[in-house]
Amino acid sequence: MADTSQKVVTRFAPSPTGFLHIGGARTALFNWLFAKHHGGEFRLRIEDTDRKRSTQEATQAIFDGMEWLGLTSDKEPIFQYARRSRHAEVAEELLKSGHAYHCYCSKEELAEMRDEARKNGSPVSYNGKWRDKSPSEAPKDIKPTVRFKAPKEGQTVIHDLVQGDVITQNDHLDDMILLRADGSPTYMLSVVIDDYDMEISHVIRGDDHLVNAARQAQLIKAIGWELPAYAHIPLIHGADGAKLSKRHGALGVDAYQKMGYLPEAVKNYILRLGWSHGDDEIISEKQAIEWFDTDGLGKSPSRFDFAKLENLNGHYIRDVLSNEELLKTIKPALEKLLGKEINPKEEILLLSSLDEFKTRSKNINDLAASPLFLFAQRPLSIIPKAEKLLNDDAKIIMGKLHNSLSSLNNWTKEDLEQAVKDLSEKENLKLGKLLQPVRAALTGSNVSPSVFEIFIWLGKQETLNRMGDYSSFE
RNA sequence: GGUUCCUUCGUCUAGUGGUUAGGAUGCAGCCCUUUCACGGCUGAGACACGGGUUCAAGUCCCGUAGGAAUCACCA
Repeated sequence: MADTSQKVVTRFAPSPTGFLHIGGARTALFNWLFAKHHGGEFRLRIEDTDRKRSTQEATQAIFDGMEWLGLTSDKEPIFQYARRSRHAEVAEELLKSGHAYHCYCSKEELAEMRDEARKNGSPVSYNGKWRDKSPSEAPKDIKPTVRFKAPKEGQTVIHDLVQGDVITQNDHLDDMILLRADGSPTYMLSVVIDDYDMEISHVIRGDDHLVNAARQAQLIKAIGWELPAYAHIPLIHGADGAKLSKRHGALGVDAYQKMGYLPEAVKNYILRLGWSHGDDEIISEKQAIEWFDTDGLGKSPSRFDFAKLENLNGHYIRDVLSNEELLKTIKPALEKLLGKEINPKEEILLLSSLDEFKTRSKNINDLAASPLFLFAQRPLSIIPKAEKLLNDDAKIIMGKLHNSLSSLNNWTKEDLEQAVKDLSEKENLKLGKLLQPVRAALTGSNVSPSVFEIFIWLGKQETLNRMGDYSSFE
């Protein structure tokens, strides 16, 4: 259980070098839920200190993704690059207090050290060449980097809320660069300072940062600050168990939106990847806030499974969202397919027919397309599978049904059912045999909601017209 | 290669020394039924392996194997 006697402040700190992928979305969700659960604050920080790789588009994609998921920052987002002078200032202090030093090694020299270290199985790649040299030996024509003078003895322990105590021997960690030769701060320095200045109490992030946590802890101790609490969550892998890549599942959240997944379903799905609350599967946001804590976090990595996401999406479509909400989300797509705006009369029809369509759709793109036949112009085009249903015999029978229905005074479900039943008995035909061709004529497909519902939705005139288009009259 | 982490049905997971190892999803079958869904029921399916500790181990310890992360003047 996390210690939350202090005010809880969490953050999500992505670097704007690409879209907001599903792993990042989960990290953001966990931080957000943890803060909400403890009545604390959730903040967003854009780690854009790498000027070469950071882009405005990526920053916008992150904002958009967060908004789509409903994960809002409680304060204005922080841009790390804007705080670079503060970072440099702390590095200067470290230099003064003897916790940091100038290093004049060239990149080539460093690469050599790495190769050497790897060959010898040495745990550190930088050998500390400039660690104890006196400033008088410094070359005049080279701009130095500033390195952290890391402790050489003892060990650093991270009391991780997920992983337990993670012990790192200090002599396994080399002296990391704090300030680049151009004076810009590196990630290791920036995170530590920003987390402190933002008063972050709990750092929940991917366990790819677990090794970094030890280095950051050393730095924090050298500066003389308190450590935040850490929770390093296992990564999400692709369906084949390998690290998520663009080929399998590492899509931006916008891709999930385009595929027709609801943010509610995506959130519910990723919540259950690496976190659990007993056997609970379907968890509303309200419930998630109430239940979420670090003790429900698992230690093993998980794989992304579209089948389960799809199932959850279907659940949110048919059992959670109201028809009004559903119509609102499918409206843009539907109008685009229709090539026109939906009028109020059509809206009423959609609202009442959505109950039938929503049990048949796993994503909102399918849902948007499913009522299209209601608005189709005659004569309907028929898909091949339905075409087979409209053989000569079927057309004759449909002609008979057409005659019988056209004489109906009341266009109600009861009367329609009675009329269909009467004809099926008279002709000694199974209901399916009689109705499948009708379905084809009315919808152009072999699959649809109940034809009796469709009779009502279409109304008498349109029903008879559509049937008539594919009937033979004797 | 060094370091660190992980390992329960295909997948997500429950499980904290004594359970017929539970749920979800997916899969198969049956029922419902005018098609397809939805819904209901049934079924197959897991403690990576080897040693310990213990009366008793999925649960604790040690190995082995497999997987992952990381080792940048990236974050």
